[in-house]
Amino acid sequence: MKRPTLEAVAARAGVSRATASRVVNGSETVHAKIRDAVLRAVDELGYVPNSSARSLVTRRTGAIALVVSEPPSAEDPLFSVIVRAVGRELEHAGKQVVLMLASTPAGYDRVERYVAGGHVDGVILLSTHGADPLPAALARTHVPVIAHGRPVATARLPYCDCDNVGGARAAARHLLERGRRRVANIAGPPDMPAGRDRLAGYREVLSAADRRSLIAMGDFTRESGAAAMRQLLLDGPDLDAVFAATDLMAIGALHTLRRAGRRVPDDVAVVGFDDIDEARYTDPPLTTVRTPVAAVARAIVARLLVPEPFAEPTILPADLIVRDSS
Amino acid sequence: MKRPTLEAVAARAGVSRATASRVVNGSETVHAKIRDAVLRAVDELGYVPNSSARSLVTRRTGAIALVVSEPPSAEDPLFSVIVRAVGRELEHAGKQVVLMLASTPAGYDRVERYVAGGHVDGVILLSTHGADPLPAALARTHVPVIAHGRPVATARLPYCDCDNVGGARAAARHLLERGRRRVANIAGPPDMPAGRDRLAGYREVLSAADRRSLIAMGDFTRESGAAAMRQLLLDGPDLDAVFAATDLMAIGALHTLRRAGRRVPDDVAVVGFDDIDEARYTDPPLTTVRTPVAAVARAIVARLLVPEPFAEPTILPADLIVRDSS
DNA sequence: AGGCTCGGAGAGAGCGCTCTCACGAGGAGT
DNA sequence: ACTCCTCGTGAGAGCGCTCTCTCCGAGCCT
Repeated sequence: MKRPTLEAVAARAGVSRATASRVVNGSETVHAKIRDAVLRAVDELGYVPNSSARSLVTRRTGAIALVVSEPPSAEDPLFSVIVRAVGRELEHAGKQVVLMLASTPAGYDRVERYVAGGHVDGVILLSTHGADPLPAALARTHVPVIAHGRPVATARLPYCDCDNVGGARAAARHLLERGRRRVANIAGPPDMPAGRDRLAGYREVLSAADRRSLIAMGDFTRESGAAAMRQLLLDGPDLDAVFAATDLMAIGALHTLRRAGRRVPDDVAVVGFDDIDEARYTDPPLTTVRTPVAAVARAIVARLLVPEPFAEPTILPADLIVRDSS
Repeated sequence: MKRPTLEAVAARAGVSRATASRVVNGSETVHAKIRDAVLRAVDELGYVPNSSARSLVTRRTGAIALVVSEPPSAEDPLFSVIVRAVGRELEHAGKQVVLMLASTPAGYDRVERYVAGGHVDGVILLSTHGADPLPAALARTHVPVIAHGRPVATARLPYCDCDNVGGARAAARHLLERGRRRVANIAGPPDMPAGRDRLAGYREVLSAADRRSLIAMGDFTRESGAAAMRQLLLDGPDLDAVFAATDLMAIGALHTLRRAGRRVPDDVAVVGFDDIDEARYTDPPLTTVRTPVAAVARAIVARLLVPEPFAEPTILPADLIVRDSS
C-alpha cells in the first residue's frame, strides 16, 4: 500500500541504495547488467522518486514559478496563449510550473517569500506594470528571474519581448502609406512599458512625417478603447485613422465608430496590436501587428534555464498583418 | 548567506527545535512568552520553513495540480478567467497551484505519474473530453480529484458545473418566445459533456414545442461556428434563429450571417453560451447564457479541500443575458 | 506531607534521498 | 611479482523538519 522507496528498489535488485540512486539519476558509471536489474525493479515496483526528499538534499526543486500580475481585465486573450506556450516549453524541459497570482501587496509578499524561500529554481514574470514591486524584490534574491515583456526601467531584469516600437512604427507607416492624413492613437497605460513603447513608435513616425499626434489613453480593455475612441471623435472629428495599442482597444474603437456612424475602413481606418484570434472575426476583420507569443515563450524558457548574468534583452520582430479594417 | 533553519531559530530563542516547530506551526500549547521569543527570532533571521523537509515527513505538499487538457483553440477566453478564479481560491486556502498541461499521451502519463507520486494533495481537472484517460486514471490514485465541468460518464468523479441543460433550455425557450419558428443549433463536439448537455436542452425544448431540430456540429471555435452556420444556411435556408453552444461559435455564425447578407436579429436571431467579454462587443451585442465561472471555482476548491466520497455534483444555475442579437 | 495528575518543554528517531568517501578487484606498468 | 591506477560499488552521514515519547515541575486531593 505504501509507495516503494529507493531502499525497496535496491533490495529487489540486490544492490545498495547508492547504486540504485545512481541508476535512477542516469549516472554513466554503472555496469549495464546492474543498471538493467535496477530498472526492472523500478518498473516492477512502480517506483517514483520522492521529490521532497530529493530536493531536501539537492536544494533544487525542478519547479519554475510563473508569476502573473493581475491585469485590468480578467479575460485577457493572450493570457491563455502565453501560459500555454510557456507551460509547454517548461514541461519540455522537465520543469514543473507553479502558477502564482500577484495582485495585492499581500500577494507580492507571498511570492517574494516563496521565491526567497528556495521553493523554485527560477521565476518568469508576466505582464508587470509600473507599481509592481516584484521585479526589484526578486532581483535581490539569487534565483534566476526573467520577465515576459520589458519591465519598468527601475529594475534591471533580463527579459524577452516583441519589438513594440518597431511594430507600432509599421502600423503608423502603413496608415500613412494608405493615404490617411489624420492618424490618431489609442495608447496603453503609461505605467506599462508595452504601452509606452507602442506610443513611442507611433509618435516617431508621425513626427517624421510632419503630422500632428492625436492621442487618447486606454487601459488595454475593450471598454477603455471604446471610451478613448469617443474622446478622439470629440478631440479630432476630422480623423481618418486610428492605431490602438492592443486589439482589444481597437475592438472597442470599432464599436464606438459603428455607433457614431463612421464606416471602417472607408471613413476611418483601424489598426490594432497583438493579432488575437478575435481580430479575424471583427467587422471588418482587423489589421493588426502580430505578437510572436510562441517564439517569445521559447526564448524566455531557454534563457531562464541557461542564465547569463548581463545579457541583452531578446527582442523578436512583430509583423504587420493587413486585413480589411485599413 | 545560508538560509536559517529551525535549529537556528530555536538557538536564538533559547528553546529546543521541537518548541520552535510548535510555534511555527501554531500549536496552542506553548507559553505566550516563549512563543513571542520564537516569533521574534523567526522575524530577525527571516526564517522560512523548508517545504521539502516538511512535506518529507508530513507527506503533504500543500500543492494542488490544475490539469488542463489542450482544447482545440489555444486562445480560450474562459481559460484565463477559470484559471485565475481557481488560482485565487486556492491561494486563499494557502495552497500552491501546480499547472500541468496534458494534451498528448506522454502528457497524460506524466500527470498520472506525478499525481500518483504524491507530489500534490489534490487535482482539479479542467475541460476534459471524451478520449481523455485522465479521469479514470486519477480516480485510481487515492488523491482527491474534482472536475471542472461534467466528465465523461465512464469516470465516476465528483464535479462542479453550471447547469448546461437548463441554460440551453432557457436559450431555446427565449427564441421561441420571441416568435422564432425555425430555430437551428450549432452544437459542440459530441465527446464533450458540455456540448452534449447544451444540445440536449435545445432538443428538449424544441420537441416539447413540436418543432423540428436543425443541427450542425462545431468544435467550440469561431471558425467552426462560421462553417457550421454556412452548413445551416444550406440545410435550412428558412431558419430565423440560431442557438450556438458557445459564444465563440455564435461569433463565427454572426460572421457567416453578415457575409450571407442576413441581418441580425431582424432576419436571424443569435444566442450564444458562456457570456465571454467579447459577447458585449459583437455587432450586434450577443444574447447569451452566463457561465458562473467564479462561483464554480469557489465550489470546486471548497469541495476539493473537504472531500466527501460520494457526494452529488454541484450544479450552479446559468442565466440568460438578453442583448441585441435576439 | 505524600502521591497524583497534567500541562508544557526537550530529546531523538526517523522521513527518502544524494553524495562523499572508502574500499576492493582487476589491469597496466616497471 | 609488486605497486599504482582506475573503475565500480557500498557504507553512512546528513539535508531540515515533525512528532512521539519522556521528563519535569506545579498544583490538587486525600
